[in-house]
Amino acid sequence: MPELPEVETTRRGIAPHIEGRRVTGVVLRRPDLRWPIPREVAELLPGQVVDSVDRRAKYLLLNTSAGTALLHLGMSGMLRVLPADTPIAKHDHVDIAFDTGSVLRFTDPRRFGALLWQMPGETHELLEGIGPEPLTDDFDGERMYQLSRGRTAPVKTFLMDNAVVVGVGNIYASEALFAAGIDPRRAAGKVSRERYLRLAQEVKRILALAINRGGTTLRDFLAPDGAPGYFFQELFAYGRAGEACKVCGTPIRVVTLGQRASFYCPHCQR
DNA sequence: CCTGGCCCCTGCAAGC
DNA sequence: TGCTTGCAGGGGCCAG
Repeated sequence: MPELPEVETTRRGIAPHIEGRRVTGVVLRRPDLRWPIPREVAELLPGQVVDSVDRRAKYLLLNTSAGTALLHLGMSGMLRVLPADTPIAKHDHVDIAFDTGSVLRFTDPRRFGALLWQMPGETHELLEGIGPEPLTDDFDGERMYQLSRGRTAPVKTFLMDNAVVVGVGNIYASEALFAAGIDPRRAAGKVSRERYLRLAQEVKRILALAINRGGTTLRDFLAPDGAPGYFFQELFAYGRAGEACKVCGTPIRVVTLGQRASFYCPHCQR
């Protein structure tokens, strides 16, 4: 489900309800999601005030003085702030209750999501060594160009590599390459500096625009307030196989790259 | 080091 | 209608 814009939309949705609020209890309805849920979540989080809700890559970080809860939504995860007495539904795996009478409820049918813990001053090993945030100046086309030299993997796979830049998933990789006019199958090492400069610009523009639209709802993504993401209407490539390119009318094609469906216009992208 | 493939899991839609 | 198959927004891990 969620790429960076959807995770950021989720962050903005939950933050006003839980920042500055005290956790009164944690309910784990199963001991694991993708990984076992560390004991610190149940032992240290209750009683803490959530000082801030941050995002790093596709992780949400609930910061407290005792440590940070890391939440990842995987493919199908969803977070909502609900009244504490809201009935439990299937796949409602975790509740974090607050002194406001609300609970932050984590729902995730496929359980590719995660709930982890990071002690104060530490960086979780999964966050070590990952690339820059795409919407900061640490990410630019020059970086992509330098890292890509000699690489034979498709440029789309390269763009989705978390060591290169974080947060760009399957939808926005296709969209950014469309906007930059680059064929997703092209070897990363054979894309020019000039084209990487353009690609980085488009990544930034598209992610910012998608956040502005509340993300992309393909089937089930809803923001914590229940709103769908409206960027779906602005997709040029993703999910449009066989449909006419919105720019030139050529049918959009789909090809599998890195075990992921990749959509492109054979006329606009070279 | 880099690359491609596999796997985790459930739900849904399409095809027979 | 019901069964089977394939696919889905992520990403860690492994062998080559």
